[in-house]
Amino acid sequence: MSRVAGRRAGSPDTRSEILEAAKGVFSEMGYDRATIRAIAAAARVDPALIHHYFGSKENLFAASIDLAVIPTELIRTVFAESDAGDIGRRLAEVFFTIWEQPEARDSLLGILRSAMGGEEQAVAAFRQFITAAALDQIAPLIPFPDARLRALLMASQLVGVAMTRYVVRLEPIASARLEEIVDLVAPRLQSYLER
Amino acid sequence: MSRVAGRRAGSPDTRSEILEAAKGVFSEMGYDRATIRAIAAAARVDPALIHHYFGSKENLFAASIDLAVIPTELIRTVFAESDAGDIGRRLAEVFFTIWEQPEARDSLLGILRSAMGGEEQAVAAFRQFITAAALDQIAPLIPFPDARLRALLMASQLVGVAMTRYVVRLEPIASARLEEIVDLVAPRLQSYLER
DNA sequence: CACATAATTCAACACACGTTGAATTAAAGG
DNA sequence: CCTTTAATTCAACGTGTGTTGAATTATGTG
Repeated sequence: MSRVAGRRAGSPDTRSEILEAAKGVFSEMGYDRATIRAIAAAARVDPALIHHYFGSKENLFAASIDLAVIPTELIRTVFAESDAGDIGRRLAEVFFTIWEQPEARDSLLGILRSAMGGEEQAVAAFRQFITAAALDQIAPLIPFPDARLRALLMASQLVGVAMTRYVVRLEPIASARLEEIVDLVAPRLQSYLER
Repeated sequence: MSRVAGRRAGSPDTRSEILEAAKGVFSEMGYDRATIRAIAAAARVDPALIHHYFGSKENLFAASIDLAVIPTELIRTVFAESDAGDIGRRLAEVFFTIWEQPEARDSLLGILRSAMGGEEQAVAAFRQFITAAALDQIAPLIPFPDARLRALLMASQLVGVAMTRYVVRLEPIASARLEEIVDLVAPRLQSYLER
């Protein structure tokens, strides 16, 4: 609003700016509370332009989160270069390293927040992320008949920390140094693999 | 709707029926997606009656979740009658026992779902619950300088399991027998207290 | 039994939302 | 330089939302 109608001068990548604004707003507010109008305002663009590029709010959300599904590959390489006694630590390091990157954090926060709210795509993305990471990668390494359950409990510990640290921002866990958290969590993850 | 206007015959406790319906709908949909009209329909009542009793959606939500803040007392008694080596197990048992009770589960699900969505009261309730349980009750029992951080990581593990089991319903964790989960989680909680 | 009061529904308002189609301006292509 | 095409805004629609005030019926009280 408040800019003259018609095409803008130069060749700005407005589509990308909208996407970035969307990731920010979705991560802060979750799918339901995030409005197209708020995203448009953040991108300093008319709401109608968002529909011109993305067609619908659902589509925009899908585009905002699909970058976050990359880590599967990352996790695989991590396991390739780790010896068995070190997996708990490596896993924690990789998980939190991803979360500390601002761009990835926005996508992941958006997924977490919206999945809890019941947004279909977010639930699907969450399931897929956990399945690909925990069940496909970790469970095969666990020498117990309840391997899948153990792998999910490991994932639950990590997701739980992400919730308290990044979503609800509970102190002192929100401001703790990352290494401190990794040092404490890693042995518990590792123990799921061993006893 | 579709019932004749005016006061109903007999003396039904409609206020309570509305509250129960509200807890159900809030727990399934979260604060944002739960509409006054849906709650009214579930209670077979006109939407206006909800405002007559509760004044606003915010108030109704507050009334729907404040029953869940009782467990603080429960946790305290549990610790009183446990010896130090058993706290991890007792804690896990109490936590999941509460969650398995349908009435409590509705309130807790509503809080969890809505807190992730950013609903103020839900975030506050979540904070208060964790603070009262983890920080006030558990942290004093931990003989390490980072006691508060450790207590929150214990809570994070439990919350993480609640999310995967009750909110996202991820298999095989959603259908696992409770004892199986407790058997696996308890030792990891306990280890936060000891090493 | 009359009257106040509480419970309940009805109809409607104001608002915010996602979405749409037309109008306007700039860039691209020949 | 002229025409097509893409980018952008404007104004509006339809829908669902929380909320409100008046109307209607039963209960309770003197």
